Amino acid sequence: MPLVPKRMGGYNFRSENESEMGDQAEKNENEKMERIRHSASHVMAEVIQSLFPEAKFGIGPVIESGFYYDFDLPRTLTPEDLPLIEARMAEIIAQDLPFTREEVSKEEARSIFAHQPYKLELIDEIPEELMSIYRQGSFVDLCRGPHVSSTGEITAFKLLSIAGAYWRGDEKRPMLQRIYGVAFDTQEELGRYLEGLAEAAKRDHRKLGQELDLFSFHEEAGPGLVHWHPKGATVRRLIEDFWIAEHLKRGYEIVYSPHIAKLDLWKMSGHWELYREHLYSPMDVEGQEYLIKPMNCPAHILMYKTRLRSYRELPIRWAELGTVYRYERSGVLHGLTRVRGFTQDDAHIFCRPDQLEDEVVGVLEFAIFMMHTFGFHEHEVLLATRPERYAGTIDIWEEATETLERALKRLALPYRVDPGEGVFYGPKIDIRLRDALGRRWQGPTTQVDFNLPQRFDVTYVDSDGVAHPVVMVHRTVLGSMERFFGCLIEHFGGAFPVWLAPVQAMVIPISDRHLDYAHKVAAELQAEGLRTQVDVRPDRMNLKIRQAQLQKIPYMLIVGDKEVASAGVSVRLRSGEDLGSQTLDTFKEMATEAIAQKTS
RNA sequence: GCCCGAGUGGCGCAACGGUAGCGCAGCCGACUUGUAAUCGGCAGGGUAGCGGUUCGAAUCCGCUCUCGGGCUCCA
Repeated sequence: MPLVPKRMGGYNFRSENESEMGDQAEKNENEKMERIRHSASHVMAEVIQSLFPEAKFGIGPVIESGFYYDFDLPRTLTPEDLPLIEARMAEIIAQDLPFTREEVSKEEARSIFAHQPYKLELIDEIPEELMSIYRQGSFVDLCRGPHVSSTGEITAFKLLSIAGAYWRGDEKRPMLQRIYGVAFDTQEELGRYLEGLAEAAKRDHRKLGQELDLFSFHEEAGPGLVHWHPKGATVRRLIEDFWIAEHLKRGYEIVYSPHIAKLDLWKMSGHWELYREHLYSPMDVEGQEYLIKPMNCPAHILMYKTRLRSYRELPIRWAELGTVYRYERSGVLHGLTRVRGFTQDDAHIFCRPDQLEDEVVGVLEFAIFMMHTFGFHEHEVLLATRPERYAGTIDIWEEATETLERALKRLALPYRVDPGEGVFYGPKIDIRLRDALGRRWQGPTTQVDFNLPQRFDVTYVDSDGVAHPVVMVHRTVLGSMERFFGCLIEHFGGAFPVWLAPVQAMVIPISDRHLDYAHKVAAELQAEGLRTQVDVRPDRMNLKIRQAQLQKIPYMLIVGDKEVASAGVSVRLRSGEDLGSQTLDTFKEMATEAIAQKTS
């Protein structure tokens, strides 16, 4: 279940006035920005045309915060080209050239773009006979518009990066060179956006993972395989303990399943056929082919089928922190958010059709509870409906989709329909989070499955004594431990709330003669379950504070002569706030309260 | 997988055809300090790997691996 930040340029840092704007004002503002961005893209294309008269043009649309344009060029661009292109764009903007719109027939368009194969392809796909073109300066482009009235209205822009991109996103077609840029109404907004990028870079979980000693990857072990260091593992264990406890509260049972299974099982499930590109090659075990598991569901189904199941025992909710391995193409791996081995916080619910709605409601409530607990307070909900390729009948799809909608309505959850975005085996509800920087991540998902129950003949005996197909729901409330951890690191910028902090308190003795007392304090706190360490190095207090601060340890407990005398600690928070000396009991109370409340 | 860029001591960087340097961390020593870096010393790599060009290669070329930004895909 995806939990990936939107692409570059997709970072959507909230502008200060965003929440105060009315809907209409916001809409106008968005339209204006789109015009500016789209126009900037045309100006960039004009520069490219002047630099490379033989350039072939792809498309140059608006994206979140900016724009891009795809070009087929005689040579590859380098990052050094960007400032030059920017400078030329600035010249065109300074000339304040008007954008003019014309309507032309298909035939005229074909002759205007006679040497532009990509444009010709687009023209051929436009159903209408008339289409619009826009000109500015020496540049003309096939374009629906709208644009700003003249180039001078493009006030603040910056080119960010160059990337390869297949024509129409199809890897069988030529790869074009794409330039990404951002544009805003004012320099201030552009500045704020760039600051946002810098802030995001500081919070990058890959960087923090190294600085905070949380996890690593190894060339020797292979890409996309996470090694959890003690501190990262501590956070993970705390999340998992909490996860298990909350599942038990909600009537789930915890199961475990093996990491490999015979190839035949994966043929039976359909994964071998439909999911092949993500599977690792079979391994030979005494002449039998085995596969390392990409999913947990078949195992849960086998366990379900060990005996007849009565309608009375449904719903059955089986949860597993199941580690799976999926082949991902080397180019798509990304830190913790896209890996080749990961642990899903998986669960499968087997229920009767009449129970589906309640189960979905339960899952959604659970998912939202988890998100809130981990500090994510904004989310959007998407209902993904039947795709082109699907299992089952249209009737079951409609019924299930309606059930999902009823569940959403019962919870009064605002949602959007995402047409055709369901999985082939059933409709689903995805929840997207917004993190501390306003970036959207894909979070929990709930999927109805018509395929597996049928393939494995998963049934229950109803009150009529007859076997009926069970309804199966796959769901996660976090996604995967790896991806969720990555998201969490970025959300908190590494400063985990106290209950999750790998080290909760660092005792800092001012001089060596305070060491004994420091150890006594630490022992007492450890006895209370607080993860406490003593910085015993013969270094200055200031250095120890600095390092504890950089490690984002919630509490720094400075102990010197005063504290020894008063049996207390001087508490400094990672915010920089100095709470001064207090008794150890007072501190313990404060810390246990923060842990219980799961606050920072 | 594809396009572009990059791999230099544990980490962050410099040297960019002419004996690989700096800071942090580490080790040793001195200092024993009141809320974000005490001082001094020592040690540590032959430049991701393999092959080539050259009198000479971190520097140029080729292949491989890994990482970054994208395309595509996804938990």
